[in-house]
This record gives sequence, structure tokens and C-alpha cells, in this order.
Amino acid sequence: MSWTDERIERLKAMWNEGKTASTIAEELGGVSRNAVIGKAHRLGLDSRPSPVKPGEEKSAAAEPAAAAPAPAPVQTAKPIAPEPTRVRERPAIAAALEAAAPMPPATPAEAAPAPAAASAPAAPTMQYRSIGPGGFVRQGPGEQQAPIPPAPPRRLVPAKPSAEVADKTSLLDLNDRVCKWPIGHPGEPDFHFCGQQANPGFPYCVQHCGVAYQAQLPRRDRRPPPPLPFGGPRVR
DNA sequence: CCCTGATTCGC
DNA sequence: GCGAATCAGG
Repeated sequence: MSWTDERIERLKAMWNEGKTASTIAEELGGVSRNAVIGKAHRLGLDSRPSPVKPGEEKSAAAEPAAAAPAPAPVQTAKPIAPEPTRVRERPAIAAALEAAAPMPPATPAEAAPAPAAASAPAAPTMQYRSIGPGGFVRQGPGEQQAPIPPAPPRRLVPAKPSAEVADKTSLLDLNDRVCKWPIGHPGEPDFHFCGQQANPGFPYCVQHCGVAYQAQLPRRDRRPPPPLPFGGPRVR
């Protein structure tokens, strides 16, 4: 498996959400945890709180150190708060949410506001929304849907071009500017892709990014994932 | 043991 | 560039 642009974008998004390398590897499929970590580092993604201190190595590091005791002003920086569990959300986002400032759209230029017009019953009650790394609005915990949208192939017979699909976004219409969110199932006559303008840097439009990249819930509040309609992502 | 991410290094 | 092997902390 190679690192296509889309796979790299998915890696970035999941990494920024605090997913573990193992999880990311499993979701991407075809790569190991190590591959994910290696790629993340090569991409220059933010480091995570590592269990291994970069301070000293096992090798005695026979630092001469004799000269200049270097009264290093003892770095008191304690970057990682005593959070026993994993990082679930980026602190900046959490802080923003807690601040509860009405927060006008901080995103510059209101990326792709157009597609939102037709939908969104405009919740009358003020709600705090979690903003994803690409500026999309995450779904709240209450409205999260089971993460099963990309349906697996059901048959190998490709859909024949027909009037039904004439104006839909087909596989051949995909490029990095359109939303690749699948509608329906591969093989079915009306299977197509969302086709909206993609959120820059993501494979999906703003709406579908909100579905694809959801804030993680604490484990205990997490519903066990619904049974997958097929064997599951595990390749072994 | 399990998990985690970081680093190294041969390919 | 890639990722298995290895390391080390929790």
C-alpha cells in the first residue's frame, strides 16, 4: 500500500484528532502502526506526548561534561498536564469551547458556505460546536452517527452508465477538489459520490468532514461500534 | 504482558 | 521515502 494523497490527508486528520497510531493504521488499512508513526514524523506532524523521554538514551552517553557545568536554568516546562488518559481533543479547541465566547466564524473567508444553504434547519438554541482541523463543524456527541458510511463493495459488477447516473458524480469525476463521500453502495445503479466542493486539504466537503471526523467520546460513553457489514478492517 | 510514540537504519 | 526493529515509559 502506498501513501496516496488521500491516505496522507486521512492520516493527518486522524493524527490531529489524537487518534493513536494503531487506530490510524487500522483505519487506513494496509499499513502498520510503525508505518503510520514514521510517515507522521516525515510529514512533520506534531509530536505526541511520548512515553519515551528524549532526554537520555540507554547508551551511557559518556558526555564529558567536565567543563562548564552549564547551570542550565532548569527547564520547568511541564508540557503535558496530568491527564491520565489520552488526548481527546486539541487543547486549543477545548479552551475555545469552554470560553464559550460566541465566537464569530474564525475561519477566514467562510470556506464554502454555499452548500450549507439548502440544508441545516438552523438550530434555534445556541450550541457549542467542535471545530475540526479543517474548519468544518464536528457533530456533537448527541448527534453522532454510527461510523459506517463508506459502504463495502457488494458485488463486483460495475454500474453501467445509465440515465440515472448521468448527472451524478462518478468515480471518474473524482479529483481532489470534489467531495468523495460515497452515496449508496458500489455496484448499485445509482451509486455515486457527493461531488460538492471538497474542504481544501480533505477528501470530503465540509458537511461530510463533519461526519467523517468526529470528536472522540470518552471510552465509557462510547457506543460499541455497530457490527460491520463485512469482516472488518482487520487484514490478518 | 499489554499499550504507547520515537528513533534508527537497511532497503 | 519507507517501515521493521528496537527502545523505553505507562
